[in-house]
Amino acid sequence: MNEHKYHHGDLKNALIGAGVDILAEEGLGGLSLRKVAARAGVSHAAPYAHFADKQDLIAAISTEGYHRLYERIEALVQRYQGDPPRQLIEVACAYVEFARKDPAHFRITFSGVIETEKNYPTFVEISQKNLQLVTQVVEACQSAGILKPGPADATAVSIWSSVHGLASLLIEGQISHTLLDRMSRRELTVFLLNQVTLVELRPEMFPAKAI
Amino acid sequence: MNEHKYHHGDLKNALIGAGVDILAEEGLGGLSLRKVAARAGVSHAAPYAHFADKQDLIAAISTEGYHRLYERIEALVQRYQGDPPRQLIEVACAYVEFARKDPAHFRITFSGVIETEKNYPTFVEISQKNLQLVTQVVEACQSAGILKPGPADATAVSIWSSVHGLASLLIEGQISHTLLDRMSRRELTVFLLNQVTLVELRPEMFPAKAI
DNA sequence: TGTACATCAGTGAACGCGCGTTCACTGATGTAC
DNA sequence: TGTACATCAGTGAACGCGCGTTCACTGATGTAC
Repeated sequence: MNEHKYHHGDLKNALIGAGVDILAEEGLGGLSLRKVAARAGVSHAAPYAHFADKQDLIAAISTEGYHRLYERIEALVQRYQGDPPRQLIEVACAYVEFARKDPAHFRITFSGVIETEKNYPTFVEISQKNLQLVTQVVEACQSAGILKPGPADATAVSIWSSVHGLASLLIEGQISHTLLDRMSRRELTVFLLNQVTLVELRPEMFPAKAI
Repeated sequence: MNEHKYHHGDLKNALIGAGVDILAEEGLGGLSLRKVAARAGVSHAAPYAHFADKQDLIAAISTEGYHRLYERIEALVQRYQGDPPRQLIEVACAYVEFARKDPAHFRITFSGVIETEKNYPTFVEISQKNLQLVTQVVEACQSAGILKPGPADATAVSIWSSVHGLASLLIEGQISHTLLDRMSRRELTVFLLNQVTLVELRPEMFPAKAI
């Protein structure tokens, strides 16, 4: 509706969205401030009214990635409240699916492009919230006896590492096709968790519509 | 000795080495054909006598990364022949250490910059050799009863994912300092494996000189 | 309700830069005779 | 052993490009009176 207005109204978020789109279409290499501005329908100097520099925009895009991930994961944790193994599996699958659907966004979110020099408090905040959520699921799994007892933070990092590694190797094309032809991503994810935990498999964990 | 010769003698490998050095010092963003040529002491057009284009050089650098990793891992597998849990732990620690020592080289090796379009047979070859080695260790661990029975290829991918994920999260600065202050990288790696497997910890797995 | 003015988001020209790649060339090497 | 010549690795000038960032500006908005 406000297509041709001089003042955009919500350019900051539009720029972040444009950045996400470009990442999806062209990958990390295609992400430039000028392209982001063009896609948001704005001159190439306009972003400087909202972001200090390119790194600032990238930080916002990364933070947005973490937010999207958090929302999906949080919903699943709610949905399977009281069923810790199911929570674990669904969260892991959502993580892998997020990476698959938008590999470049996933990569930039976890690329540590951030961290260096400047502080991005909103990024740190959402990353901590994510880890807290995983830790919460891990603790529930420990109580349910499907994860070895032990410090929850280190256990959460272990589980996170395993799933993060699988997601990464999948999107980087490092998993052999002979294996991928035999097992779906969901099956691989569950297999991994089954290796890591003492999860007992139940049929409802494998919906007819495999991912 | 052949510093100022017109013909370099082994420029191809010198360029790969220069690329590795630049990655170590400046990271992925600093890697350009012109800088690589300059560091090898050669004009910026010289690389084209040895590489078709930039991507070709990057593929060679990635392949070199995989080779270095393979050499270290292979030596450890030899050294701890007959002691599968130790093999597993040392290989995992070497993997994590490789990532820590040269994060940019590790990243580019597993970044899937390759794969797209062109075929790089030597890269595929070394990556398969690596996976075979891991699979071999995994099978030994299964026979020794410290890994659940199951298809060796999927199990190898699970273990690889776990360790790869830990290495990635560590170099991207995603692991909280409160955890890192409490546990060394080796302890974290062993903790992860202990979560994933049924490894029993033995004191010699923690050398005095912690990594 | 109408006008003056401060604020600020967005414009468009301009900057300097490093990049990948090409091209005609030249210097060194090794081989045939 | 000496010379002619083909081969090929490396040179340096040149190309066009997209980039991040700056700057003086302008158009729209909202507020004070």
